[in-house]
Amino acid sequence: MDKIYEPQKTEQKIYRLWKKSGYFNPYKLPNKKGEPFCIIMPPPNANAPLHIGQGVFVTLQDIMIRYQRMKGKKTLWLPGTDHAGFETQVVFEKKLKKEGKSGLDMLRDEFYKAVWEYTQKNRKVARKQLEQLGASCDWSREKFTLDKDIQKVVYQTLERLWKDKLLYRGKRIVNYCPKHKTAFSDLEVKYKEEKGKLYFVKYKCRDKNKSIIVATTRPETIPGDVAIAVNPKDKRYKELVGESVIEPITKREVPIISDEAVDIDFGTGALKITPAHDSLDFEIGQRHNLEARETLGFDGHFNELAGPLAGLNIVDARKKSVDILRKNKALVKEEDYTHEVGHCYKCETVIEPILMNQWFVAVTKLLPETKKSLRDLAVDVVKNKKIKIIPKHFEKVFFHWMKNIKDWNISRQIRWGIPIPAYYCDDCGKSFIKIKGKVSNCIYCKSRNIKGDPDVLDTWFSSGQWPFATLLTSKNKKDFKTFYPTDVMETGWDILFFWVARMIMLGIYCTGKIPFKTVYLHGLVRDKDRQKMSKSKGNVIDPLVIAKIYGTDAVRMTLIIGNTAGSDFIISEEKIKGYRNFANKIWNASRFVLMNLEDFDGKKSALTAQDKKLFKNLEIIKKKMTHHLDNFHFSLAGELIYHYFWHTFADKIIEEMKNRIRDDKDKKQAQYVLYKILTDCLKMLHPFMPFVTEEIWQKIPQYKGKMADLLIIEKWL
RNA sequence: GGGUGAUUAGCUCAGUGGUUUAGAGUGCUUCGUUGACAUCGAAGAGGUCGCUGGUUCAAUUCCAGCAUCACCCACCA
Repeated sequence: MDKIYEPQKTEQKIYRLWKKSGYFNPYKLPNKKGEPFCIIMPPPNANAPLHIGQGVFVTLQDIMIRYQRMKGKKTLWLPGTDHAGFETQVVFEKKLKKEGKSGLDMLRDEFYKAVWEYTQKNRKVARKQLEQLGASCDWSREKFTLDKDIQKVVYQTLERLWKDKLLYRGKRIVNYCPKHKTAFSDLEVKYKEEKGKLYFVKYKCRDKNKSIIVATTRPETIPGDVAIAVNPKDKRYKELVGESVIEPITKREVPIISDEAVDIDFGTGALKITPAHDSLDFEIGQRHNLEARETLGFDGHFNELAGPLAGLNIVDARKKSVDILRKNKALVKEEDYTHEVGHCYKCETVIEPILMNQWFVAVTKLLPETKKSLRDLAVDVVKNKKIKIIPKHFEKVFFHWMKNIKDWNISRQIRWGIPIPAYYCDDCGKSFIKIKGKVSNCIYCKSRNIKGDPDVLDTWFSSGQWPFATLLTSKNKKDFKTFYPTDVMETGWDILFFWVARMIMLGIYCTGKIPFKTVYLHGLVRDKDRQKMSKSKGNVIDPLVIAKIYGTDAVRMTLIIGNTAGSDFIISEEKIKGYRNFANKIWNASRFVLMNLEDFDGKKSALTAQDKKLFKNLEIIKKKMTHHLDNFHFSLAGELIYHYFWHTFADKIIEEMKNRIRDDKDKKQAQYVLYKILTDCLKMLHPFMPFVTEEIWQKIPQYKGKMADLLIIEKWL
C-alpha cells in the first residue's frame, strides 16, 4: 500500500468494480427477500454540467441507498435527466448567440432537433459526473423526461384531467414576459421592490363640475380603462356611483361602479378598472360584465386601441401618457412610491399581467366523486402524516403556500418541451385535448377549421409525474408494484412548491397513492458571499475538478458534515482539505492494521477486560450511527464516525495495541481487536466515503466467507 | 402586508425533549521528525450560546416580547 492515499488511482477502478457486480440493480442483490427501498433521483437539467451544490443531493441519496443496501434491502435508486423546457431553451439561445446565431432563424423542427442533440450531450456529461461522485444508481433504468413512454404517461394524465374537467383552456390574466414572449405560472415571477411614482389622475364627469381622482402607478393603461370602481361603503363617492366619467387619454366614457374589492384607504379610494392588464381588475370586470380592452400586444407594444400611445413600448408609453395627462391638466399630483413589481425570473424584464388563452389545471376545483381538490389531496396527506417533511417547519410553509394556490398555468409559448396535444377551433372558438388518433373535426361544431395548439407544457407538469412515470415505464414490469410509493424524495427546499407539491398532487391524483413517504429537503450550497450558485453569476464550482484534486470521498464528506436539513451552508477549500486528510488517515490506519495482520487467522480470541470495554464502546457508536441514519441525521452520523475513527481508533486504540502486537503473548488478541474494529469502521464509513473504504476492503484478507466480496453489500453491523 | 428561519469560539457551522467542565472543522500558540500517517502526534488559549422578561429547584435549550440579518409568500392599484 502506498504511503499516501491517492484517490485518482482508485476511484474509477472501484466504480467499475461496483458496476460490474450488478449490485446497483435491486434484483441482482444477493438478498432476494429484502424489503424494497426506493429513491427516485431528482432529474438534473440536461442543459449544463452539475455544480457542487448538486453534489449534495447525489451524496445524501447515495448515503441513504448504500446504507439501506447494506441493511439488506432491495434498493433502487433510479436516475434520470430533465429536458427542462424553458430553462434549456434559454441556455441554448444564449449558446447560439455566442456563435452569432439565433433560434429565430431556425424552423421549429430544426430548432427542436438542435436542442435535442445538445441535451443528449449534456446527459452524457451529467452521467459521467454522477459516476465520478460515486452514485450507486441503477443505470439500466435511466430515464429522460422526453422519452416516448414518459411522454405517453404525461399525455394520459392530461387526458384524464381533461375528462375530469380539471384542465381547461381559458382567457385569463397571466404573467407574461415580453422579452421571452411566453406566459409563466405564478411561481416563475419574482417580486422586487421598485421605486416608482403614484400618479393622481382626474377623470371628469359629463357634468363638468364633478370629477373623481384616481391613483395609479400605470397611467399607460388608462386607454384600457373600462370603469372606475369605488367601495360601496365609501361615503365620499356615494353620489357618484352610476355616473360616467371621461377617460382622459382616448376620451371614452366609462361608468363609475362600486365593488367590495376596492380598498377605501389606498390612494383616493377610487380604482381605475383595466381588466386586460391587471388581475384584480379582471375579476372586478367579470363581476360587472365589463369589456376587457386589450391595448397591449404580445410584442410588448401598445396597439391602436391605445390611441396616442399606439406603437410605443411600455416605458415610452408611460412617459407619453404622463405628458398627455399634464397637457390636459388631468394630472393632479405625483408621489414617490415604492412597491413590489413582478419580474421574469430569468431575464429580469418586468412581467406584464396580460389576457391570454392558456391551459390551466384547476387545482382547487373539487373532484365530483371525492369532493376533494388536487390541493386537498396534497394537504391531507401531509396533515395526517402519510408524507413527512424534513425539516418539519417546512410543513407550515407548505400549508401556507397551498392555501393561497391558484389555478396552474401549464402552457408555455416556447418550442422546447412536450407539445400540448390540443386543438382549437376557429369557428366555435373552443378547444379540446385529444391524444390518440387523427383529429380533423372540431368535437363541438364539427368544423374542419381546426388548428393544433402550438404551445408546450410547463416542464414541472411532466417532472411532477416523475416518481410514478419512471416506475410505470420501467423495463421491469414489477417495478411500479414493488417500489411505489417510493421511500424518500430528497431535494432542495427551493423547489418545494415548483416540484414537490406538484408531485404530491399529481401522484395521488394519478395513482391513488402518495408518491413518497418522506420528503427530505437539504440545504443549498452558497459561495462565500452567500450567493446561490449559478452559471450566470460565474460562481459555480465544478465538483469534478475539486474531486480530482482532493478525492471524491473528501468532497462528499465536505458536503454532508455541517449541512442540516433545510438550512444553507458555505463550503471552503480548507474544509475539503480537512476531509482529504481524513481519507488519508483512514488509509494509513488501515495500512498499519493490515501490515500487522499477516499471520492472523481471523479467529476470535479471549478478550481482556479492557478489550471488552473497547467493544462495548464500539457497540454504542454503532447504535448511534444506526439511529442517526434512520432519523436522517447525516451530518451527525458523519461527524460521529469521523471522530471515532480518528480520535478513538487511530489515536488511542492503535497506539495502545502497538505494544501488545509486539508481544507474542498478546499478539492474537491485539490483532483481533484491530481487525474487528477496523472492519466495523469501514462499514460505518462506507455510505459516506465509498471509494477509500471499498479499496481497503478489497485488501483485507477474507476469512472463510464471513465477509462479502464487496463492501457495498456487506451486512450493516 | 402576511409568513418562516437564523443570531453559539477569529471564521464556517453542529448540538441541547432543561441538570456536572457547551461541541466539530478550520485558524491560532507551544512542544515533538522513536517505521501507519507531517495530508501527523501531544498539550493549550479561545464562548456571560443576540437582548429583556416569564415558567422552573435549575434555561443556551421551553414561553413571550424586542432587536438585527436572511429568505419565502401576497391582486393595495
